[in-house]
Amino acid sequence: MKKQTFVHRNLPRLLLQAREAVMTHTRPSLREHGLSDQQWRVLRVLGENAHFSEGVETGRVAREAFLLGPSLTGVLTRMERDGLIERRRCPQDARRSVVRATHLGLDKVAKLSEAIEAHYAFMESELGKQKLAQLYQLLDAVIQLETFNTEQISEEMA
Amino acid sequence: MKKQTFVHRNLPRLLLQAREAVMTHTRPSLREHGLSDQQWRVLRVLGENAHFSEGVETGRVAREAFLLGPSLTGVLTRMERDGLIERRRCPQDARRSVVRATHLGLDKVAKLSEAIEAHYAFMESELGKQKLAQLYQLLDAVIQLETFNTEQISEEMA
DNA sequence: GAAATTCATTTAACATGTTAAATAAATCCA
DNA sequence: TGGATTTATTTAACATGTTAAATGAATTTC
Repeated sequence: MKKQTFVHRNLPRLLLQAREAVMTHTRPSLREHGLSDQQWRVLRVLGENAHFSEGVETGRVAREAFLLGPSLTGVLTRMERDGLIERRRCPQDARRSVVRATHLGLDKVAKLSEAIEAHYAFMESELGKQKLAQLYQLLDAVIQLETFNTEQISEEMA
Repeated sequence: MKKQTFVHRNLPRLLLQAREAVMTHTRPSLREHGLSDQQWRVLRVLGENAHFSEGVETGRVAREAFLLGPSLTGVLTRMERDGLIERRRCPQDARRSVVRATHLGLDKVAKLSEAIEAHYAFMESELGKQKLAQLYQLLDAVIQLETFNTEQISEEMA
């Protein structure tokens, strides 16, 4: 029986590193358009939910852009200042507020989506379509595993 | 020919999500010991390099803990305030500074390492050793791919 | 139907991320 | 040797992350 402490690879660090590596490619394009990582995430969500002509609820934006409420507040304030989005109170429920991308914002989504697509094409060609799919699958499994377990813990505490 | 825009999975977001999912498990243990994510990363690096009895150069800490210089400055200041580490100027090269974990710091490393190990064991049992190894491999591939390509770009600009 | 409760978002306080500029020490080099 | 250059870290300014508390608006409950 071999004693094997620290045979594993520090998964959180590896995930962080991988994310940074990928972003290293797309970030310059974002910056050319004057966008932070988070602003791009918000714009992308707004682009994906453009069928909500009234605007998207900020709660939904937070969830899909993977931002916490308080962070989102600041991000949206600056995006409004920069003319990327517009905010309104939700008429049906005045607690909520809804967001819409301006022409400027939607224009940036369109242009940047191309660059992002090109990057995915690059990754597919270099890494292979299967490996990329495999990676997605494994990441999903990790997320499911941990998330599911956490919910159980929450229920235990309730 | 099917038009397939956005067939991919938003890799950066997925990596971020996976990282959060994993940290959701370990974070409570860190907080019990009054540590932030970053402070734990620093302590872990100091633990791994404990053979440098003089202390570890902050440059090395930054690299291995995946922190930028300016962030590290603040983190170390607060860790020193909290009695987790000690800092000294490097005698050989007064530009550098070296860091060492205190007894308190090393104690936390030892205790938390156990919890982390247990979590890896959990992941291995749930996900399978092979899948975990496969994930490491794929993440390495992504990192290599992107990092290598970036370096080439830098060389082109030089 | 008004007080209590719940829900969505914001404010506040502090830690960290990020870029550029400043500092300060070592090295280069004429 | 001494000024120019390089290297390591810090400071500064602003954006974001994180938790708890506050605000303000629906909903529930009696």
